[in-house]
Amino acid sequence: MKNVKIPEATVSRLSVYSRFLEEVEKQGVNSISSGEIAESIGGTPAQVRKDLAYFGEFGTRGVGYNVHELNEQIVKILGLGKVWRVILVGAGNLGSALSQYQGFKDRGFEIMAVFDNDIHKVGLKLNGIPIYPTHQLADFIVQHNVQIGIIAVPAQFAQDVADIMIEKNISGILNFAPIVLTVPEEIEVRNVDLAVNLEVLSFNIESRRN
Amino acid sequence: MKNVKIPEATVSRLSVYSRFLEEVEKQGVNSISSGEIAESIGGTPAQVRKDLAYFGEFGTRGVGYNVHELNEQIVKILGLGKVWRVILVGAGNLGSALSQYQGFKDRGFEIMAVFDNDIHKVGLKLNGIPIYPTHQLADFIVQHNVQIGIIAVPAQFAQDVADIMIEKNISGILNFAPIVLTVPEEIEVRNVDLAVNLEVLSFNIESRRN
DNA sequence: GACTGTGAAGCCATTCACAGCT
DNA sequence: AGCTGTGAATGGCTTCACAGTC
Repeated sequence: MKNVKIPEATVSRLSVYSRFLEEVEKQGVNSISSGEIAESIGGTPAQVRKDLAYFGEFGTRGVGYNVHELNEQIVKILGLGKVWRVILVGAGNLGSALSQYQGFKDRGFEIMAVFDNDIHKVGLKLNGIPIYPTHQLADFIVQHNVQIGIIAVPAQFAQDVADIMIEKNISGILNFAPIVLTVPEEIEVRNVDLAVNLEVLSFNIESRRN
Repeated sequence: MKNVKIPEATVSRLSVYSRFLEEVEKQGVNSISSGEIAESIGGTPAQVRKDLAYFGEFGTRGVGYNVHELNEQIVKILGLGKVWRVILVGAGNLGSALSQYQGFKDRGFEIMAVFDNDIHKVGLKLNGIPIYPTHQLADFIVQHNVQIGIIAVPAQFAQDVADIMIEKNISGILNFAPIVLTVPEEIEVRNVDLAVNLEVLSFNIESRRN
């Protein structure tokens, strides 16, 4: 692995490549070219090759890439060769949707517990995952050595939840609350902002009508 | 409005600025500087000014920006000064979460109907929004002049749903299915890929341990 | 003095074009 | 001949630095 900074866009695309490779592997395809990958995921062959070249030489000149081996490499690059210990805070509709999202489990993200303050939900299970009261969040993170926390609570509570995760030294946070979290540099945060996405869509549609 | 291409990152940030401005306006703040905005949303003052400068001169030198007026301008830029007619396909957990997401309604995105093939759901309401069978999707788009479609169905059905929307000339699609949709150029698409987000987080956490 | 607006510089990501391998 | 790997060129976004205005 070379020691240069990897563009974030490259990392996102690797994730897409990997999912695509798993699909074609199921279909029995053994070998694939950068052009074929590019066509399927909506990119250019040069970009596919550049993305992969950041991490090594995985292909064979004149031939292409071995589907299985390439995916294995990407999975390793993305840090997916193991189970990530994840917790989810917020058992509302969004939390419920996330808890049963097969795409997480398939890729090694195990949601171990859900936390919520609603006394009617505590003690129940959400898609087989136990729901605990939020005041047990801090202890749970420590005891189970949780690495990733997903925040799916209303905006006004999101920073409080994040603060608990920060205090207990979680490695990363996936935040669905429409708010900018204040988090120390050593903790990785990614925001999924649903409203922003619709608003960008709105802008793009409007600006089409030149 | 100047006739240069606007960076997508700028548009995303405008959406964030707008939400922030609404919040501080509620708190009775009248005037704000680029530095204050930057600090709250995690950016730099120069970037805030540059973003706004693409669209005009909204501030007063030596003073700053009027909170209310600036937000009004941003709302107009983003195309939010009206109601967008939206439909949602997929009444599972994710669809359910999206249908009750207050952030959409607050910003002028009205989900008029939900579509699903599950015969047990059809006829019911999801957070007050009626659920129709998917075979009525095409007609509904035409009759109600729907502008935006949200796809929240499993990956294997997503392209079929998109094809109906495309055929009926929808303006934009917000896609939650983890698949790259094939869509003609004139239709705006934005993808929200939950698995990709977690995988980028995974990569970033791993690459911290230099 | 404070803060905006903006050309210029710097930085980062994508695309090009071709050498190198099979 | 076909396709990868990669330095060089291009294009785009962000940061800098300062003139302009209140």
